[in-house]
Amino acid sequence: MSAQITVNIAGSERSVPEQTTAADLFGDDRAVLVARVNGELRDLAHVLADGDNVEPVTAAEQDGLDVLRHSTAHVLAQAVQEVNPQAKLGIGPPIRDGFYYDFDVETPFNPEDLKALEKVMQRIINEGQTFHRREISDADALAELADEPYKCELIGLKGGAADDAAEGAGVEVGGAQLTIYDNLKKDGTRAWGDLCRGPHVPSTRVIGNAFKLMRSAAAYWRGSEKNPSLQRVYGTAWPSKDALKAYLDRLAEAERRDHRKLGAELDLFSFPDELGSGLPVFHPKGGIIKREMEDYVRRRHIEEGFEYVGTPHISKDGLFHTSGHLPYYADTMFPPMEFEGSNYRLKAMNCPMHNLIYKSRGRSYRELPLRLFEFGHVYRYEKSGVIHGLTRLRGFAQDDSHSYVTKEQAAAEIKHLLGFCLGLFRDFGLDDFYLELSTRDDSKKDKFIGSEEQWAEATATLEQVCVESGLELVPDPGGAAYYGPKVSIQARDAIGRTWQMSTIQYDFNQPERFGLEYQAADGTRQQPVMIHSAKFGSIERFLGVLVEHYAGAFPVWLSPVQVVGIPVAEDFNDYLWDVLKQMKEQGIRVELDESDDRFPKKIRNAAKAKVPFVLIAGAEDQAKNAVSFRYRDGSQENGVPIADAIAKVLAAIESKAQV
RNA sequence: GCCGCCUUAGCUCAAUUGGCAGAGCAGCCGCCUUGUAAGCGGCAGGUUGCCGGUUCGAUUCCGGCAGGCGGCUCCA
Repeated sequence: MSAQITVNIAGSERSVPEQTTAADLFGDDRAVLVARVNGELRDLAHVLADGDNVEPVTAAEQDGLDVLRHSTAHVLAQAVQEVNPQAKLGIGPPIRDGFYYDFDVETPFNPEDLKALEKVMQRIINEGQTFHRREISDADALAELADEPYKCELIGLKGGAADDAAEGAGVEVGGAQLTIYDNLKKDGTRAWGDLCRGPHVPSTRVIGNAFKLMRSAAAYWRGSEKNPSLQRVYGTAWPSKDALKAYLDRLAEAERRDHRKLGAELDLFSFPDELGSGLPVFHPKGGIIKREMEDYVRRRHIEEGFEYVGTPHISKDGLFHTSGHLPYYADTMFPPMEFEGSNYRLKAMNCPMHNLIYKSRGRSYRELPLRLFEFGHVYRYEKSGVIHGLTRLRGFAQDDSHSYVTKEQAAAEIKHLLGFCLGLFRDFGLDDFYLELSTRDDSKKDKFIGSEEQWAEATATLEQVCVESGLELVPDPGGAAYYGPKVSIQARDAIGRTWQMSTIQYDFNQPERFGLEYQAADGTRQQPVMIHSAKFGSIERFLGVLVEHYAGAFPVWLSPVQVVGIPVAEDFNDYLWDVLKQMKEQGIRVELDESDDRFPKKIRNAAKAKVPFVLIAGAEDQAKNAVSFRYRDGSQENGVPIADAIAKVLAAIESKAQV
């Protein structure tokens, strides 16, 4: 008697009784967490309608994984309120690799609290509580959630504003219809509930034991420092215990590569307290890497038509008023030093000074593109909490260039710069990129200077070049500098993390503010456009990225020590030194381990220092006028004739090879 | 800048309820040493980040500052 409806299941039509739910179709497969009905994610309990297109969704795809993590966040919130009924709920969305949930609690969570909460969560999960969707009117929701001030605030914002409210707020209050998800125990009683758009997994049981609370930290409510600070608990959840373990292993690998740790172990650089936060010193070994990078990058710039210039570290502040930086970036410049009736500022950017070089005499169209380049040391007053190793400093060197071009030349110059940057990264062993195009935010016009037309033209020029590059392009609305749009190159490292490297910016503002001009072929005076570009962004930062990318085991050309000689016994010191001396004469960086340590200890020391070539000599080698190599992976190459050994090392340096 | 946690020898870490601060590695000295990640012995190393408070007594408890870590906000 029951009427039938037709639904389309994962591409094939099927007739099913009315009131059939997605769970009826897929419920037997426990891997199915939710359903996608006509393109929208729905609970498995969702009742299907005639003509619906239904697909099963598992944690194998991102949508399913997000739902799993979102549901785990709910279990966390339930556990928190079970332990502390006074805790007020913020939001709890899935994020990359996990989830978080924000709480307003009297006392912040400590690591023991997290352990205890994990236990409560595991109990809830093992109980197999089920998630039930309940539609509710705004008024009823406000009454039911009277004790949850943050949820009430979200209800007030529901609709278009909610997504702007905070990352993830849309997860709580999505569309027009509010819903509450109740967690029901086996006996049908309500254990807990939360305002939530859903969908959720059918039962807490599917979370299993593949979750972990990672850390707690403060976060501003709705992402604004004007709002109260909530306590955020970060967690992670995966489809299986093995996947969780793989994730934790990845984190451990990232920690192992941490440039701050390796920088100290390999004696590359340090951050002396006496200097102040965010101000590094490079030790001799780090200095070698830094200089190799600089030498190479300087040479490449010159080959690409740039001219190397030099400018001072401080200037009277009028310059930065002319450039427009001071009104916009005074907060991130160090305070002025007053003397001789002027205020001097440490420079936070090099472009104004390059503009002065441009202006130092009349310029002809024949000189354009005019490309000025330097390693410009800039100082920025970064807030104390954001300083981070070599990646966020208060003083650093930019490999900064400014190309002065005619408007017509702009596109070609940007293309030239983009190709140049990508080539440089490849030379340093990074070859996986995408682009990000940062544009003006039209709703915040006071953050930007220049006319609509200028912005439109600049943005179109950049975008055209990006698209032509064929690289993946990610939009970043509102991310532009005040003076113009920019494209940045993001590089993926050896373990898949991305780092922002180069920026290329189209600037029509500063030429105007500085009154830059050139004389055109027809005798008229015209205004050039300037293209800012930093290839590595900052030398220090790029060095930090390389340390992590290579886990401290640099390619030979960048290695501080390229060959370390280890004699099998003291008697072979002279023989080995004779070989090393020949290498040294060819510019190879060599060391001889003449210490009193025994042979195996010397091997160990060289391995810990991650030296690419360990050169060994004993009686067998000497008898054959040869040497032996030991590589970083422990492999060996014995009895190599001396001339071959030298050629081998030279070839590895020349080809920028990793060994 | 905001929130939380942390700071003991050059490094990694100990120190029972507040009662004389200890180990490994590194360093220095000596002995030993012919084949691929730690040979043996000895010596030295500290105003427990800094300043103040409580106490008979503070590495330990409290406050301030500095630096670090994790987030938030920010990132020309």
